[in-house]
Amino acid sequence: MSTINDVSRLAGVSKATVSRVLSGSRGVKEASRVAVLKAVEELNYRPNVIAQSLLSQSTGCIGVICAQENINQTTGYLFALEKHLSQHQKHLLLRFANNKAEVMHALEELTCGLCDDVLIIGARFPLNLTHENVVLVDCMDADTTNCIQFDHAFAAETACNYLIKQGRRQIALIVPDTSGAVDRVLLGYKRALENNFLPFNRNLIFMDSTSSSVALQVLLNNSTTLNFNALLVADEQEAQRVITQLQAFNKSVPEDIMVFSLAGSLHLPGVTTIPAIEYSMDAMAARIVSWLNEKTKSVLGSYVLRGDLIIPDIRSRK
Amino acid sequence: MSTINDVSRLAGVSKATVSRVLSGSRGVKEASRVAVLKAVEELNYRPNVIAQSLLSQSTGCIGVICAQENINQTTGYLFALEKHLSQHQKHLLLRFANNKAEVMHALEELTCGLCDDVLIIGARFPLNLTHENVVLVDCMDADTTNCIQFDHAFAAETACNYLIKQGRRQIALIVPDTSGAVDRVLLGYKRALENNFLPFNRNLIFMDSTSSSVALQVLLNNSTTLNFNALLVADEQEAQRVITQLQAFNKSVPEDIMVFSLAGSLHLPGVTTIPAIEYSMDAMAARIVSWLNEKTKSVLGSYVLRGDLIIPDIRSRK
DNA sequence: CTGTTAGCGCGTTCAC
DNA sequence: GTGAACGCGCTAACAG
Repeated sequence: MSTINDVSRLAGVSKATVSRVLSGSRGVKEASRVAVLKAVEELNYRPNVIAQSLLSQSTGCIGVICAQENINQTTGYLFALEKHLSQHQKHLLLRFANNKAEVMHALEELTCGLCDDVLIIGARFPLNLTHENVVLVDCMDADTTNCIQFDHAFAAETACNYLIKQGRRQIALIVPDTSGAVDRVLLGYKRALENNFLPFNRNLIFMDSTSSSVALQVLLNNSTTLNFNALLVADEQEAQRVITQLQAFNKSVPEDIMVFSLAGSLHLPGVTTIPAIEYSMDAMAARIVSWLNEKTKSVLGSYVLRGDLIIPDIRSRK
Repeated sequence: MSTINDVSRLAGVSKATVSRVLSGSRGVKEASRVAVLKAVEELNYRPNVIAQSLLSQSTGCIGVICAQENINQTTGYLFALEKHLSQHQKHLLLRFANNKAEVMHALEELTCGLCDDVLIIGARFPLNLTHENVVLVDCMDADTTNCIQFDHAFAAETACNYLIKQGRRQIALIVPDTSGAVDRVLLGYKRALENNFLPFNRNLIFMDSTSSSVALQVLLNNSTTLNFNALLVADEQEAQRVITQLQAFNKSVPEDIMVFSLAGSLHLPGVTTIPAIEYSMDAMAARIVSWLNEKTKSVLGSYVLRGDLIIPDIRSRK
């Protein structure tokens, strides 16, 4: 790789002039400007970004630590983030981590000058870090600044309102405690019931960290008395799991029981599409990148992103 | 962030001594060694990797350009690659690209000193690049050096042998031309037929770039004369698509027609599991990273990775 | 054992 | 208009 010295030598000018031509480019005699550009072309010279980084004290690299369990959702995040980051001449440095220790380790390795900022995505464990230049996305620590959360209360309320409008008044709720948003979900759930003048039945709610299949089993065992006809679950993976379990119990979906996912639904061929709340990864990525570009990062605060109600198109089931 | 100067000042030694203590650490008086370490601790100093990179002319960053269409498969690659790269103190710089222009653009941005090497994954379009330090993984350009390919002939042959052993002697093949490996697939297909003394029926083969659903339609329309009872498709996404189409035609899978995917199968709840050839992402990633670590990269050559036959466990369908 | 010096490649003064 | 000089943070070579 040729350096600025090679170019300046070939063009017969100084390094400073070369630099001027390539950035700014004003206040340079046309003759030497042309000479520089010709030399650049000939040597296929491109400035070394590392040397530039050393000077500017910023690399344009954004670390992204994925602590997401749901690997499907991860891809959505990455796709949207990469798109927006590269549009702003930034680079995405990818890391996976499954627990706090791994997150901290990754953070250590990324914040030695390599990354300007770091995003932590989908951590379902507490990591009370005071680190600067770290943005938490869909993580447990909601009280922290610099974080983006999903509006789980709104999601649950919207979901219930939809289900109720569909004539489903007995809505079961299975949301494991690990999601870190059970209280918000329950809030939205209750709010929807209140607004529709429906009674709250404690027996329809499962928010322990016990397995969802056990919870569903309990529900099904008491199905004659409970008589539930809708089921709210945390995400699309959970949804597919319970659908399989329901069908094994001769319950048809959505006729007998309408399953609703509070975070995205699978759009794969051969997979039952269900109503769901979906979050715009694009909007989220745009928001994050605009944050990153603002210099006054101390005023980031927190941001709550609302999802959209997505209803499966009947016609698409040929 | 504190620099080496701060440490040297606080420890009362020179920068060089600080550097010696942190790397190598031999030939340093114990007293000053302790002083340096204490200062490092106090200032929470960590060497700036960018400055180190400028000197060593290597950043430890590996660019990964995903040109994969199948987004599901991409996650598998990334997961395995990140694991092996981080184990070798390397960083994964992620990029997505959908066509040659985008790949070249990403390549430009990554090879300005930022990345030591670049991986291009799953490009289904020709990109005859002579670039150094670029490794092609599952790409079209098979003749190039520095590339890893999947053994498609072996996959097809293994698939057919399995199907024949299952009593399926009329094996249809739908592999779009875009996969860039149709000739290899056909080779394996024919080889298996020959070895099992079965006739080759041209009418069962669809390798045009026309849509697979059209191809399947043709097959189904002639199903009385063709009487095929197995179907080989390119990947799991194709597989799910054709399964849906087959079921719409009242063909049951796998009873009437056994569908086989030549590249991975979905292991999602609620999704029909099918027999498939699967490639060990872990083995591939390990191979790539070991290549990257070898200094004599000029002898990389090409490598062909064989997949494993994965048969759905009957017991898993509760 | 340790401090000084040079230089990685670049951008930015500051004189000329 | 332009070139010499300095410094970004660090390490390697050379003196002492």
